[in-house]
Amino acid sequence: MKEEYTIGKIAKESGVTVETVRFYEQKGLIKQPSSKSGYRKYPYDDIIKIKFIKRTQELGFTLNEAKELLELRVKPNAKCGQVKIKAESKLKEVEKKIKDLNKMKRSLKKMIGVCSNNEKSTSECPILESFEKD
Amino acid sequence: MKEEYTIGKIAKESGVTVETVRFYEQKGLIKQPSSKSGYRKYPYDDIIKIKFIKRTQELGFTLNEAKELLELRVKPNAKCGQVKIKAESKLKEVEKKIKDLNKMKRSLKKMIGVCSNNEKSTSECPILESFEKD
DNA sequence: CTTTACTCCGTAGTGCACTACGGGGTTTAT
DNA sequence: ATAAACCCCGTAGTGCACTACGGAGTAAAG
Repeated sequence: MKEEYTIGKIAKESGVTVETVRFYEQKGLIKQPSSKSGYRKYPYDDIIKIKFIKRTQELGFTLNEAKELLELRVKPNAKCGQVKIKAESKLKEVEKKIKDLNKMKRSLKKMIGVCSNNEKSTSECPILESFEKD
Repeated sequence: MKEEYTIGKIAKESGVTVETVRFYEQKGLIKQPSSKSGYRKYPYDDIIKIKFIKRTQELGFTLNEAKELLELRVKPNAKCGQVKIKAESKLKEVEKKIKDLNKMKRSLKKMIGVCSNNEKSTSECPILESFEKD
């Protein structure tokens, strides 16, 4: 866990390609690192950031939303109220996703149960019930 | 809840555009409806399907994954074991997503708490802790 | 009965998030 | 010291999931 990573190292450590790192830099998701030598030098923290970005994407957030989430921690103290509002709205989104996923989970479990008894055709399997009536 | 919908009706009812419906048909997410008159006639069930697709997308699944989920219910009885395996693997994915979202939820709540006390700079807010060490 | 709205089909264009490529310079390993 | 590996930058291309457009036919409303 040293403090200087080249772009290749950071990419490898965080499980993306070099191009992806440069792409995130362009998009402002990670700030451009010092590059006195002409070569980018990344702090360890950026590995965590990139992994965080990948994770949030798997959860159905866009890159812009990932950016917003990351920005929640770097805004100056003065704007704490703003940050709180944003965090609260993201929290709501997250809670909705959890709720929906739990519904899907229940449906999948039901399907697995039905299939285990295999007394019924799978065409009666209840995946479509996941989100019904709400 | 009648049983015959034109493409315009079905689109409106399910909150997408006409083009999206045709696109889903092309991709095999909904099967092409009867169209004796030359015009597509959709059953009510397709509204549920399209809404289901939109929901799964918000949860970070692709259209192909949505398709797989939908297919879980239409495979013939004989392949029930296959369906079960697929359902179980989707269940694992869903459970992982829920776990991750719960982590993010905890982080967001922590941030909101910190901001409420506003005794600390937001730069110490713990969003990046969401997925650390695992 | 005409005008407005809807349908058909196919092709092209958009936005997002990469991914590949090419031509050059630098660093590291042998 | 020379080859392999790595970095620079910019531009172009890819795959996914739509979205727009255009021209022609059909249905519904006034």
